[in-house]
Amino acid sequence: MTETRGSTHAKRAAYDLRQRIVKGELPGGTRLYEVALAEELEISRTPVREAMSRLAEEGLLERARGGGFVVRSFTYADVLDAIELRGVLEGTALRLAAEAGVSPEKIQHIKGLIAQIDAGFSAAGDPPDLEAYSGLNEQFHDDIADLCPSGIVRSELQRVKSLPFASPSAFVFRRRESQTMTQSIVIAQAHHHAMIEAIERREGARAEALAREHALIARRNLEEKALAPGEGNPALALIVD
Amino acid sequence: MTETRGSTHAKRAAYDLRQRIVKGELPGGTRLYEVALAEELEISRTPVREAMSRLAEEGLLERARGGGFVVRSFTYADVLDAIELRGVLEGTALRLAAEAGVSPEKIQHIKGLIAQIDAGFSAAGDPPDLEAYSGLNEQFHDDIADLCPSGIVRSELQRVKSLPFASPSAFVFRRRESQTMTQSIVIAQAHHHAMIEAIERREGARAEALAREHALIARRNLEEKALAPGEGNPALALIVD
DNA sequence: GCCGCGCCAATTGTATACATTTCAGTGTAT
DNA sequence: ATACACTGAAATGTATACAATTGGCGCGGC
Repeated sequence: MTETRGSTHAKRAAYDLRQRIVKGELPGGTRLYEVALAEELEISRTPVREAMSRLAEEGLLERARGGGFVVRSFTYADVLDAIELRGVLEGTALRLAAEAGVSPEKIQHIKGLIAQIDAGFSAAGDPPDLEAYSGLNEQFHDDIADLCPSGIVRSELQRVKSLPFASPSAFVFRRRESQTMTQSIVIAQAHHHAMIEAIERREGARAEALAREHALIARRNLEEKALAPGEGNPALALIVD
Repeated sequence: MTETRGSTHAKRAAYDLRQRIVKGELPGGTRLYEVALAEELEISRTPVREAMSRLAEEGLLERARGGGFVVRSFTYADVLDAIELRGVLEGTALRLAAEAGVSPEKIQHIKGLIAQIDAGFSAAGDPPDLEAYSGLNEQFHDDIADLCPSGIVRSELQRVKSLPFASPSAFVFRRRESQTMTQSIVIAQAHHHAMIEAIERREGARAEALAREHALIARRNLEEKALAPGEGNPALALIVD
C-alpha cells in the first residue's frame, strides 16, 4: 500500500479494506487473513488487526468463530430492510425533534437547504444537476437528524446510514435513468417540505410517518433498478445474493 | 487478573473491563491507558487493546482523538432514550413479523413462554418469584425478536438491548419495591398476551404500538426509581449525570 | 501578560518473535 | 461406514522492543 489516505497504517488499511469491501472485491463471507493482508499491504499484522476491528465497529466485518474476521454478508433483502430501518430511525429522530420543539434558527437553516434544492429545479420540474441534488439531499438528511434531541437515537441512525447502501443518497442516481426516477425526486422534495413543516408545527406522528414514506422512495428506486440491471450501482456491489 | 472467565486473555480482559464499567468503577469519560491496565491485569498491552476494541464494538467505549479509548458517557436522558429506542426497534421487529406472518409452531412456542409466566402468578395476582419472572421475561423478549424476518433489524435491536440499562429485564427489580411495581408486571404480562395475539392476527400496527407502550413501562419504573434513590440499581451505576 | 516555540515525558503505533489454538486431513478401531 | 483421536500446518493470540506521535510544560520573546 503506497498511500490511500490517513495518518496511521491502521487507518490507511481500514480505508483500503473498506473500499475493497464496498466495491465487491471482497464478497460477503470472505474470511480475512491477517498474514496475507499484512504482506499485501506491506505492513505488519498489528495495524491489520486494528483496521479490521474498526471495520467491525462499522458493521462491515463480523468476528468469526475461533477468531479472525469475515466480511459481513448482505442479501438483497438486507438492503431493503436497512433502507426501511433507516426510515424508522429517521422517523423516530424527527418525531422526538417535533415533540421536544426546535429553535426557529434551526428550522430556518433547514428551510434554507430545502430552498437551495428548490432553486435547482428548472421550470420544467426536473433537476438539472443530479450531482448537486445528491449532495444537498445528503446534507438535508444529516442536518435534520441533528434536530433530534437524543444523542442515542442520532448515533444509531448515523450507524445505519453508514452502511453504504442505506445512505439517503445511495440511490439518487447520477444520470437521468427514467421518467419515474426524476418524478421520484419531485416527490422526495415535497416530503422534505412536509417534514420540516411537521416539525415546526410539532406534529410528531406526521413527521415520523413522512420519514418512513420518504425512505420507501429509495426502496422503490432500488427495486426498479434491480429489475433492470444496467451498469450496476457501486453501492450494490457488496450484495451477495 | 486470575480468572474471571473466557478462554483468551483478551476475552477475560473484556469481561473484566465490562464489569467495571457497568458497576460504575470506571465512570463515563474515563480514559483507559493500555500500560496501566496491562500491568493491573498482569497481561501485555496487546490483549488489552483487543479487549478495548471489543468493548468499542459493543458501544461501551469510544475511540478518543489522538488514539486510545474513553468510557462512553451516558446521561440519565440517554438511558430514557435508549429504552424508548428499544421500544421503537422491538415495535419494528414485531410489525415486520406480523406483516410477514409467523409459523404456528413459533407462535405456540411464544405462547408457551407466556403461559409459564402466567403460572408464576399467584391467586392474589402478583408474582411470587421476581427472579424467575425476570428470566422468563428476558427469554420472551429474545424469542419474540427472533420472529422478525429481517436480520438487520434483529441485529440492531440486539445491539441496543446490549446496553445494560436498555435490556428488557434491567428494571424488573429483584424484590417487591412498591405496589405500582407489582402492578406494572401485571400490565406488562397483558402486553405480552396482546403482542403475540397481534402477531398471530397479522396486525402489524397494533404489534408495533404495543411494543412501544411496553417499553414505556420500563421507562416509568426507572423514573419512579430515580425519584426515590434507594440502594441504587446496578444497571444505573454507569450514568454520569 | 500573553503568545509561540521547542523540548520532554507519556502514550499509542508498529514490527516481530514466539505461544497457543484451531481445523482439516488421516488413520485406526469399532 | 462411522466415530474418534491424533497430527501438523496454518491461523490467531500474546509478549515485548522500538518508533512515532501526542500533549503539556516551561522558557523565551514580544
